[in-house]
Amino acid sequence: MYSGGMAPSPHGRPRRTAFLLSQLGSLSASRFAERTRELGLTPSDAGTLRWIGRNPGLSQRVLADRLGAVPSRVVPLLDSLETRGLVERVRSSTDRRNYELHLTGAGQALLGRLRDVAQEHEGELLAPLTPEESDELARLLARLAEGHGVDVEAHRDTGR
Amino acid sequence: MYSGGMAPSPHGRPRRTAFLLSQLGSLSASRFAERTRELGLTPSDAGTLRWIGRNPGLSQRVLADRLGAVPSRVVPLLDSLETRGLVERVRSSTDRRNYELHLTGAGQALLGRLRDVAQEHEGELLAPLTPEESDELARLLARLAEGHGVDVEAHRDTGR
DNA sequence: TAAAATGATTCATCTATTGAATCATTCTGT
DNA sequence: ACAGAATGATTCAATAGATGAATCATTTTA
Repeated sequence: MYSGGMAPSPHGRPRRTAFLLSQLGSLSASRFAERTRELGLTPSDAGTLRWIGRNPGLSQRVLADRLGAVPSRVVPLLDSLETRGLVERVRSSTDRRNYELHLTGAGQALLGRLRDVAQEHEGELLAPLTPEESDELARLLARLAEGHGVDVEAHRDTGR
Repeated sequence: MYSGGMAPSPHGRPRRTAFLLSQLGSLSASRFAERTRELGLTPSDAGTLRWIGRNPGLSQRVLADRLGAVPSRVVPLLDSLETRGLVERVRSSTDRRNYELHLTGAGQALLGRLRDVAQEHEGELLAPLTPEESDELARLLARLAEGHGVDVEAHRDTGR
């Protein structure tokens, strides 16, 4: 007898949508990593640039929260970006414990290219679907994300 | 002017379906990892049990290919499973270089529980969707997987 | 003003993974 | 049949990545 779990699909075979989602998510992440590598960025670099670009002046503590990382993790991350002249750490004048993070001009330029690359990546990934199917997929995934409390804006690192 | 990449959605905002897919894939993988941990298994353990269960007698070399791992990686993996009495390595009589991998009785029993757990996981993940939406999502993801040459049967490890 | 809390940093540790080198066995070509 | 190449499994050292505890400066609380 069949014990517990979800009902199998109408065709009798158990569904493996969760597995497919993992696989495709992993595929999407690694393809994106290839793209960012061509810009000299790791996915973490890319997520960091995006967050700072969208929220100039945020602190490392807040950035760590947003990235789902531990504060000690963002230190070498920002060190690297700062060395490359993409990010600036400026001491907050109101609370000299924390930094206010900003993109340099080069950082903003690179973020622009990063956005283009992200759109290309999206196009490539969804190429097997018709535009209508892509829309439907976007809708379903958004619903899933909402249902599970996934922050759609959070560029949490998804591994490689 | 807008340079390159995919057209934004009809609503003007750029689509971020690829990101959502990464995030949800990561969510699915880590939730599944929680479930398998309750069975005392890592996701790699689980994938290994599944492969051996489906293809009894396969060699470590082939298993490594299927898992997308390097041969030296599967050695400690199998050591662990063998120590726990879930898997057996028996020397092939036709080619004494390689082992034929089999599940023990305990391994088969655990694989059964693993399948139940996977179905529960699936149900939990798709809970925010109606059955019709789940079907549609399964269809779209399968199409995507096919379009990108993702082996639907390959339990390639998707990180944590 | 003393003590607790906070942001950033350092550092030692841990885990996972990888590639090269090794060993036994089998295959290939002569 | 034999020498050498190839193959499966294993060991081991090196690498990379992330993590948590301890530290320092600064700010907040009482």
